[in-house]
Amino acid sequence: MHDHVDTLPRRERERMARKTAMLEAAQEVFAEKGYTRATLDEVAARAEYGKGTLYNYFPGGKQEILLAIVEHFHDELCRLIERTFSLPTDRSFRKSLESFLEHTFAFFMDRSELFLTLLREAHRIGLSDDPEPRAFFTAQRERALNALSAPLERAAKSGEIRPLPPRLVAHMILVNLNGAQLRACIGPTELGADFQDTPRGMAAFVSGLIMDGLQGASSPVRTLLSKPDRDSATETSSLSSDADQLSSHVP
Amino acid sequence: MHDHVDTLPRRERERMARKTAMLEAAQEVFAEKGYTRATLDEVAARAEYGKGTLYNYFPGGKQEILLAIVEHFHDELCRLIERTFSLPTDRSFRKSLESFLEHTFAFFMDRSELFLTLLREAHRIGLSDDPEPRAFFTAQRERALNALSAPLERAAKSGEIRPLPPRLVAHMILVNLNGAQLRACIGPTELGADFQDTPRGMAAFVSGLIMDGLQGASSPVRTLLSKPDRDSATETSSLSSDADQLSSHVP
DNA sequence: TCGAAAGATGACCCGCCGGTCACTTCTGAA
DNA sequence: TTCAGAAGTGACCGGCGGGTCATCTTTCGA
Repeated sequence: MHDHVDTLPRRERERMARKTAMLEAAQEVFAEKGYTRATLDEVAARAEYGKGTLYNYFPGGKQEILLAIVEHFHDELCRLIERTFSLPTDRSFRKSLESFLEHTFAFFMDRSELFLTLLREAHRIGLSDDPEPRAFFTAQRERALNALSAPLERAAKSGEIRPLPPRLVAHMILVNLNGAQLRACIGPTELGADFQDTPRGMAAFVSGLIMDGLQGASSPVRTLLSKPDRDSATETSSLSSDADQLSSHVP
Repeated sequence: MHDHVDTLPRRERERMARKTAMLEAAQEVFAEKGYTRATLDEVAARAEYGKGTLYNYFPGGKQEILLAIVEHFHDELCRLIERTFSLPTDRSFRKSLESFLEHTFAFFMDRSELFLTLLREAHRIGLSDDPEPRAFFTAQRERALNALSAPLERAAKSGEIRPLPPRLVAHMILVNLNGAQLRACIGPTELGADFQDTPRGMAAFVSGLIMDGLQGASSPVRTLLSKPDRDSATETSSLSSDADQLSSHVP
């Protein structure tokens, strides 16, 4: 699915580059206008191509463009999961989870407009009757679910968490993640300054909730900015290198 | 907002009855076709009125009809919250929560098609730029949030749960609720027979997750169908009386 | 009995944008 | 230099369903 680019017949490479440019343009427009209100004319204009040209690259039209972006986002999500959890397994599951949440928050938050658009469309299309695009969304969800299930099973086996159905738990974790992101995007109005408007704070809160629940027998509420936490800090810098993921491979 | 019907000038009563009939027709059509694919012609036909007549009762057109349905659903949700949590407070918060989840699951599950439609539109409109309908959705969320916050604060005060920001916690609870419902509507394919396809099982799982987290220090995984649980059973029958809420007041 | 207001109706209008395709321009191998 | 086919283009089309309104019907008080 994501062959790394170099060492391809030049024609192909240029083709990829153009697709990438179009996708970036589309991301911008979708982020600004949302999916339905974004017009292909504007996407084409922003990418500096004619509308017709889009159809050379995305015969499926507007929807195919959307799906390509969605797939790309899930690529990132899966990479994030794998990187965070597959590292030297000496780190506790709890720590890994918190680190994962933090990076994911950070990643999505500075693309929050696009995130909201994709979330909208994930519901619109992912729950529609049209079987093909719906299947696509299901498959993407599936990927993320699988990626998360693996470390969950390991953690269950090692006794770090209770032995619950891993895919189900994975689903609930993603749900909590989305819920918190959503809240960060639209919620802040309601409630004064809550501590979790920083990725760090959010990750602490959500991972605490997921691991300990409301009753929270084991660990006390984590005071924000407890020890600088070398572990997660290292992690941050090593991951944040691939900021502009879409174009990163185009010199 | 919801004056109880009787004792109104007859004209008004008839007007209400017609509105109700139209809303019921709309619910059916929306559930079958989804919002966008449902046409006002069909709604009108099903309600046995002409399309123009709809506009006498809902000048805001299609969207106003949708919003009315959404408001109605939130009425139900809030009633459910209040009933479940405001009862003799001797019941533990945990028990109340579980009972609430169970009833809510049951309520939404046998309207699952409509539920999915509303969820879709809640995202489409609730996250759109159009300020008015968006504000409406926010206000509805707000109502539910407030209703849930009250018992949360009480529980925190009594030490049953950790003292976390109640509105934030309320938000996360609703998110978990929705996530589980969503899973029940679309998820069952992925995973064989999971225990939580019954409201009881779902409620047990989700409330366990919310209260104890993954680590689950205090209470063990609840085995399904542990003691018949007179408490929650009673609750069920007392609540399930108002099944067809929309038309219940029309003789 | 009558007529004015309230209620009901459905044919018609209309704006919009995704998708098409006939045509032009570009590229590079022979 | 030539030319075949790849790439690019944007004017135009189509259809769809939400919303309107001129007209008809019903209701009801006087």
